[in-house]
Amino acid sequence: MTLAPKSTLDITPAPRRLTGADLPHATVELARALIGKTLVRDHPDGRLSVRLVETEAYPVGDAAGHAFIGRTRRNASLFRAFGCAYVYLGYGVCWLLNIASETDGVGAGVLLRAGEPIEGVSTMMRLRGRGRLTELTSGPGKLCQALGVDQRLDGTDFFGGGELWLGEAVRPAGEIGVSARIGITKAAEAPLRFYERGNPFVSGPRRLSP
DNA sequence: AGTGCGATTGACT
DNA sequence: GTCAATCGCACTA
Repeated sequence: MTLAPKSTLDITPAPRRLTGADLPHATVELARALIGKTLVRDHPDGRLSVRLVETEAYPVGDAAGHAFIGRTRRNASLFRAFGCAYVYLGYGVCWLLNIASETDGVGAGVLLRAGEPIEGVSTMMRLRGRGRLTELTSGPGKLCQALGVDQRLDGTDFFGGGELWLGEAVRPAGEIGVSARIGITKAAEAPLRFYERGNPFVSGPRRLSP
């Protein structure tokens, strides 16, 4: 006997896992290339995934980057191999997720700032304590809370077959906008924020992302 | 041991 | 639009 799928969510095909070879090994290019790709968290309560719509690059030598002061205990993951997750607590309030973007020993990363919910929406709503779709993952702290990402995932490998990984795009990226990064004071003018134009899940007031 | 400071968010005027 | 919450980390002494 064949079981009928309970809902469309049950027949959502799992995206192919990306490997390091699928992405550019350079910080700024990686930040741009990640727009449209799938970010997946295999959570104890089920698969949670989003389509990335906003990133920021923190390249080598960037005064705004956490790696700028040199390797410390907190930022060690940024100095690990391409694909290492760097998770830290921002403002003592929320977790923020990055991916190390250069070779082992070099400190740089891409901050994953926002996504468009794809799988596990009801679980994300519970983890966020919010029911509005556009409030689930439209900011770096919100994204981590919705995906259940915290410091336990710091140092894990996006390409190592773990519970936090990147998948191919479920839909190609649209037009990509570029702007200054949000919430920083040093190197504040550098155009290193990338987002999908017109996407309602991009963080902040809409005027920031024309 | 003490100090200052964020790659933010959500509540409130 | 404004603003407080909150805490680990880096730095100074």
